[in-house]
Amino acid sequence: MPKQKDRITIADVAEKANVSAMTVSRVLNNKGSFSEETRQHVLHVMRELGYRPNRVARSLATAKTLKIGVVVPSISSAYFGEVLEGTERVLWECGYHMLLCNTAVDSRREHAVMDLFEEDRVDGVVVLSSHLPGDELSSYLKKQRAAVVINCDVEPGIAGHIYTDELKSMRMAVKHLQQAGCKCLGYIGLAIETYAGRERHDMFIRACEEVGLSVSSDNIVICDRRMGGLAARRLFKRVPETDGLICFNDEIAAGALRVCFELQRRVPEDVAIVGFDDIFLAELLVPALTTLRLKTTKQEVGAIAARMLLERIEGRSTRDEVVLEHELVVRESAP
Amino acid sequence: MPKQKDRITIADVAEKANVSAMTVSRVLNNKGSFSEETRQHVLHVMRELGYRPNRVARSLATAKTLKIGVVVPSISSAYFGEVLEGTERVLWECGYHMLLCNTAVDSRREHAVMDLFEEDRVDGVVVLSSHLPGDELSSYLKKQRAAVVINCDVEPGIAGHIYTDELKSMRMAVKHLQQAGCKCLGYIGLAIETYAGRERHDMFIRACEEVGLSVSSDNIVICDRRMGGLAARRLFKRVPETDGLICFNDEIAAGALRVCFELQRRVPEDVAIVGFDDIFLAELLVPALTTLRLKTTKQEVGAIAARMLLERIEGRSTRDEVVLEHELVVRESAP
DNA sequence: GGTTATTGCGTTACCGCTAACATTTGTTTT
DNA sequence: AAAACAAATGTTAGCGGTAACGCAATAACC
Repeated sequence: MPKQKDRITIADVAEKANVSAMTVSRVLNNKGSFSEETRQHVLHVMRELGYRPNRVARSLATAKTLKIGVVVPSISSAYFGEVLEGTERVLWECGYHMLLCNTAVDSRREHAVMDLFEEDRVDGVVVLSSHLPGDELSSYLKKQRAAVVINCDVEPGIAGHIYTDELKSMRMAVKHLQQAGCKCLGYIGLAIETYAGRERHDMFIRACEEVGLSVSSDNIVICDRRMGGLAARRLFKRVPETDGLICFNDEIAAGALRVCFELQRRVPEDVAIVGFDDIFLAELLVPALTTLRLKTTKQEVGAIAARMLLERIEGRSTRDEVVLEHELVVRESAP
Repeated sequence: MPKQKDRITIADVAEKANVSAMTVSRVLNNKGSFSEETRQHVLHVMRELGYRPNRVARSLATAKTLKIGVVVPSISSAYFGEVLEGTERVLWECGYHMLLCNTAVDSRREHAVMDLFEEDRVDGVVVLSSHLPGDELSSYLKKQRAAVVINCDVEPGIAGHIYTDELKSMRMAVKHLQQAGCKCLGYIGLAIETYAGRERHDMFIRACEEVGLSVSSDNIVICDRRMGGLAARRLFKRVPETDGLICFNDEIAAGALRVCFELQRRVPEDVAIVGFDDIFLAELLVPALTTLRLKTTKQEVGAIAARMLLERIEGRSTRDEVVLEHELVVRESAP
């Protein structure tokens, strides 16, 4: 076990500068009072010795870590990746660091993460699309100084809450397909353990019923995040007359698009396809993908979450929830 | 400023259990000796009080944080996202947490991150595709207990080093296109401040020369990561006879593919296109993208980096470098 | 000119935990 | 039965900072 490189401490600086450690601390944090002369001198000695304050020690003394725990089901998803960038940027700008945990869609791991964030004494947590039931997640969040969730089920009043109005979004998609002449819709979804997973599933059914399109469980396939193509195949086999397809996200839609090409079902003539998220590649596909895009950019969603969290940490929280809206981006796959 | 929730400390547990704090610590860490009876009792009291050890304090006492700093140019890139998942998984399994910083391709920010990781006293760092010059990056890495870099320029002996043999990869791409009958190749690259950016750029020229294809700066366009389409347009305008295209990565290639569709240049008949990385969506494009894929999966690359780092932290480092190889995945865009 | 602020520092104690050593008790050795 | 040892626990002293308070020296006030 290698010994830690001998680090310069505040005491070393203090000694060399002929002042007390406290004075060095004051200069360092620009807090309290000291003469300009002392300041210059201390700063000079600090540079000379290459001093770097120890944030671990500082955290212990101040009971603040300036660290935020972030939980995400999968970093490599195009959607989460962008949201995370927004979150990280704001946290960084405000002096916070991001402790990131990927749960890999494993709720055991999500449990463990939440426990560990407690031990890490993070100043707050951001949870994206949790797979935990609302009550379990809530009991973890309660233990945190501050929390914000994006598209999660939580009890009210515990955390800042950012979520989408899935009924509204799904209505747009369904109506659009119906107006395009589709008679038989299908839905390819992800696991329904998440808020969006369940909502989109349920709202698809509801929106279809509202406009008089009959759907049964035959019209719905649930798949893993990269198995959109396979799911589409299954759906077409089961319900060959499917002429409109709504996919939980654009990755799945891309898989479906490809399968249509392979099965020689023309898009949009034979099958119209709508995705969710408008990931970067959506408009590059051929045919370009019609999709539901958040009016707020994905990066901005992450940024909003971060700002909400920081407000809560500092006790000047204003909003308790933000409802996001989708807009339909009509492209070639469902004109 | 909200006071921290009053937390149970080891002293609270000790008092209630009628033992010393040290005994609690021993049970907690399963270290040193204590009777089974004591163990049960202490564990029971811990659960009763809902005790969570304070890792900040522990880190200060042990000079180990069990945190790893990870620096990446952009989280939302399909490539980095996957690598990060692999890294995070291994770190997690070994009890480490990941402090993630997105530099957003900004080298000032990269400087700042490296400084902050020092203050955070992370146990090691992983750097992906740094934009810093080799000597600057090296001087940061020297200050760390352990470091691993993926596709970065660094002085030898400072960090574990994972990189790709870009000449070999580029030769495969160029030869493949030549054999497919291409006479005039183009290259669309990213900023050349990174190892891969520079290498792919230089090796494209070199590989073309080797096989007797003439290239000049006219055949090369540098663009931002999401501007592949625009770059392709520029290239076709400048060199209309371009019939083969190599793109720095698959996102750029997707943009080029789309532009070919819009310009009614058939792929692969008029223009053959090769990308890099084999991102998930590559095979879903129409035409499916021919691309250079690492023989090691992206997740595994991240995992290897993590393992290398942990070995170095524990002083049992075996390998100092790992050279990755690409293989050509021939699909429809360049058969 | 004496009293009260203000400025510029230093001292002390503590954040919560663990390393290292000390102590007690029981067990084995010879 | 004394010596040697191991097992189980306690004590002390930090880790590297900062909060809170204390105390001179100077400035401000009436």
